[in-house]
Amino acid sequence: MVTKQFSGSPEDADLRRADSLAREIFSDVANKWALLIIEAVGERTLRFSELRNEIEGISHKMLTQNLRMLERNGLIDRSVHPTVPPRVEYTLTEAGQGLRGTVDGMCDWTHRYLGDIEDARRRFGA
Amino acid sequence: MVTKQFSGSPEDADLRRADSLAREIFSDVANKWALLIIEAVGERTLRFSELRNEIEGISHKMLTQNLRMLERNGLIDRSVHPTVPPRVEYTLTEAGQGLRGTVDGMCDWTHRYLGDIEDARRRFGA
DNA sequence: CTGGATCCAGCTCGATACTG
DNA sequence: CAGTATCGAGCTGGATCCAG
Repeated sequence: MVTKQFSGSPEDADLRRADSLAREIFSDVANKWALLIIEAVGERTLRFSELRNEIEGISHKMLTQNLRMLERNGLIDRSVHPTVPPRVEYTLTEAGQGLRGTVDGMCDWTHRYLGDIEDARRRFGA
Repeated sequence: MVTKQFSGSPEDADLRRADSLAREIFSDVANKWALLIIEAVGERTLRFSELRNEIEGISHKMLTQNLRMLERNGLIDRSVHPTVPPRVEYTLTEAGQGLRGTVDGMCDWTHRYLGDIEDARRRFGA
């Protein structure tokens, strides 16, 4: 994924910076809840409570936490309607849509190899 | 990603089973170290110690733990050469190669949107 | 309705030591 | 070299309460 060796030369400084940023983003994004949120939003516009219902097993805390993280990284847009009660809607940004493509790929993969994986587990158990 | 509502009918029983298995696999695989391992192996054949060097920051424990998990799910093959000292080699299975495609996609995505993400973070900070 | 903050039980992970 | 086991500090995440 990344270059691992740098010289000490000054022109490598920004390479190192970009590299560590890439790692950081990868670590943020490569986690179950973040990916499930991306997948759940898809091309829709969803409210906080809708997301909560959509994503089985996610807690209030994990949802807000990951939404903040995704917003901070510019993967989702958050729009607040100053009504009462408040209405907050989430959509994917262009970057978010880009990631969604690969998450969809992961979901497809999961279902395509479900049988193989079941078999592998049986063999492993033995 | 998954169906969320089932009737109580018996023919839904295996749907529920497949569904919960899919979730479980997704949770196993959608984590930083597992994905970095898949990416690191690629189409090569690597030894334990090579993987350890290849993947920056992974501990001995996390590597073995994730390798076992990936082996159990049939994503990697583990071949032991009964020499002394022992030589153990890891390669991706077909299922593993399939997943690697999507992981590559994630890495590409990371680099493509690096700039956007940096900008988003600056805006978010303000 | 959304979401921030706090508490704390339980799990994660790194370090270390030990085996074949 | 590869792998297992153990221990403990520290983080995670669920529950709960409060606020706008």
